[in-house]
Amino acid sequence: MTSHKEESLPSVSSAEWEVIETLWDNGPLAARDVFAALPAGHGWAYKTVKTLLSRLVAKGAVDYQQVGNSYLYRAVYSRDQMTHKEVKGFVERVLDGASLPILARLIEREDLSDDQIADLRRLLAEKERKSLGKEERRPR
Amino acid sequence: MTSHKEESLPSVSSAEWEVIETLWDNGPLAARDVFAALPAGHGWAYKTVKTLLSRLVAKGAVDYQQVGNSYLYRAVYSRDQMTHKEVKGFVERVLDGASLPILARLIEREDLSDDQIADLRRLLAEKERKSLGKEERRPR
DNA sequence: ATCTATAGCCTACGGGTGTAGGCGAAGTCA
DNA sequence: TGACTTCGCCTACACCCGTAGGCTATAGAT
Repeated sequence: MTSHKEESLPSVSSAEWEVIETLWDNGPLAARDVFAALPAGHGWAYKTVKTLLSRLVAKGAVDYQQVGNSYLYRAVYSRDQMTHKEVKGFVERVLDGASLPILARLIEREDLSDDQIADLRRLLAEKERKSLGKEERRPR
Repeated sequence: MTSHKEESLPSVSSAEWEVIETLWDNGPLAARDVFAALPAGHGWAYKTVKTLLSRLVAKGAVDYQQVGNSYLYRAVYSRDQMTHKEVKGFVERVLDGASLPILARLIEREDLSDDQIADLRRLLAEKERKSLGKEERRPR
């Protein structure tokens, strides 16, 4: 239950997102270690990663703590917070508020354990109970 | 049931998306009518809309038919196709690490009609049927 | 005390995007 | 048959983004 009311989380580009993911996955890291931790294969130069880190800092998505002559970079917001912001924006921008398509796609495509499936079904059942009777129609 | 196998649909920016939406919603339109049909309040100049239409044409997302001295613009791909592509890209870009929390949050917080809820439950039920017995654990 | 590898800082450059303006051709009204 | 209006085409410009390189200070190695 992360609190509601996160309004202006910084918005990060997609390369930046890859970088900040390494921080979410590995905790605070020096630039060099971020570089090392990135999934090999994207082919970025170290300098590129540095630039991305700096931009993330400039945007307030990442901060750092000086350790010796270098920085330990750390994600300011949780993955959950940032992801939710992105999802919300996406749902509004592309899906016109209709979250059904993305939900359906996620359900179809994700590996979900039986437990997880059960949890989601429980959530849906509860929601249905609470909402019986409201109709919502979007054109075409 | 949109067919699978749409690979390289053009990718449109978010302003462009708003424009092409008016074409999906209203069928082929002249630039002027696109402008008029846009939800009032975004504050674009007519020229801006023209630019966006031209860019959409350049990208192959929109084409036109000349009628008199002006064009009737028309979306080349269906909303469904384009939306699908966007959802796919988004899910890959942002949600690859942590889709479960997002699923849960979306289900809890979004408005879903009863029909939609039923659809999702159906999807989950089917998935559960297919996956019974496999255990899949993803880290954190 | 020097030298060198590395850190962070600042700069770059080409393409995309938001947001238009200018211009010449063509249709419309008087 | 002019005077406007409107079209589409081309251009602009600042900012973001992907993708780095150069410069300078400093931490370690010798």
